[in-house]
Amino acid sequence: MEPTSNDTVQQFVEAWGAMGALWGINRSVARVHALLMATEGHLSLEEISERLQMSKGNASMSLRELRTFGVVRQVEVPGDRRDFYVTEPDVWTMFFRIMKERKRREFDPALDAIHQLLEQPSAKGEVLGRLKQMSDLLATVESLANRFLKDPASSKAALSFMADLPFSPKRPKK
Amino acid sequence: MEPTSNDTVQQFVEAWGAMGALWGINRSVARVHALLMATEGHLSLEEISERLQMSKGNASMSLRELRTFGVVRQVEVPGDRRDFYVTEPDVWTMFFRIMKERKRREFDPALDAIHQLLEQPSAKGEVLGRLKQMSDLLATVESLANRFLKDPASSKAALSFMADLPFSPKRPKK
DNA sequence: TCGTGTGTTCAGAATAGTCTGAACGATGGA
DNA sequence: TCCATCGTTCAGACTATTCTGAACACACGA
Repeated sequence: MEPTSNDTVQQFVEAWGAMGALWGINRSVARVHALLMATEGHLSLEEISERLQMSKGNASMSLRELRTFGVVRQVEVPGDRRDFYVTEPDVWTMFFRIMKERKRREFDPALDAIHQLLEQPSAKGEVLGRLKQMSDLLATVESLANRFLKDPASSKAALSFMADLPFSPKRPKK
Repeated sequence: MEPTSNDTVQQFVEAWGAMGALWGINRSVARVHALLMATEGHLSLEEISERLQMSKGNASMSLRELRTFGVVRQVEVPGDRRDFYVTEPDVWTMFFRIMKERKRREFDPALDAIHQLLEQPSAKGEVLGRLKQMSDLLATVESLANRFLKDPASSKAALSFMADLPFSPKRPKK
């Protein structure tokens, strides 16, 4: 089978790179990820750095980030000193792993800060009401996140199911 | 009723400011929003600028952003030339409005770019499979977003319901 | 042991994002 | 009309983030 055209790969790399901001990962990291996704086999650090026109240093750091997310892993080739990289093949799994890591890094600390604040007894009146509401909201988001991020396979099914329900689950009131 | 202590307001402003990054809104915008949330009545541009130690220019731009999100509105006071501002009082409504605007600004264009790419017939093999999966994933996210962002009131109920379901909806396979 | 090929680190350069403050336009009172 | 007050804009200052490339560490074969 002939390979995917370089041009398409190129475009995909840039599109995914731009989209990275949405998921909260930076452009270089997203571009490396895209290149690996668009590649059948494995790639070496040097090859990645060349194809994406970025320094080896940057490529190395980006790969480390991707391994931390758990969406890229290293493969050994016997008799070759270089490290090679492949992407996790399941897109949903990738998606959940990235979300999980982001939640840990960003959401959880922010949630702590707000909670701590809510324990102080100084808020009054309407302001207190808003803080309570916000605490509820954050608790709900947190609970949903924990539930869905726990198990990608069944979450995927649940989400797809919800997305495909016929419109709409509720008539407007009255 | 005595007012919420200034110290708590201060802390809340900073906590919310830091949290802004999570929702994709910048620090100044989030700080202005926080101050309005922590304030019973309305505030003038000048007062906001003073209390938050930021330039009137920045405060003005931040308020414009918040009005675009639909989470802050202007109130007129008869006989006063100044504009005053209040926040939308319902936290969930705020949350959905911000998400909706962000989706429009960031997700939709990215989605378009990927879709356009998928129409090109050049992708092959495993790579094609991944692109298909990704398209599915994005379509699901899009569909869920449309559904939930459409109607804050019932979505709030639905999300709270899901969050409170007893653990866990599914036994691990086998 | 030395030389070569490899990956990593990090100081500083480059870039991107944010904020200020002066200039300006608009409004209304005198 | 003129003046005072208020909100907005945006060029440029400032700050934060990202990226490069040189230095280094390590492993292997000769």
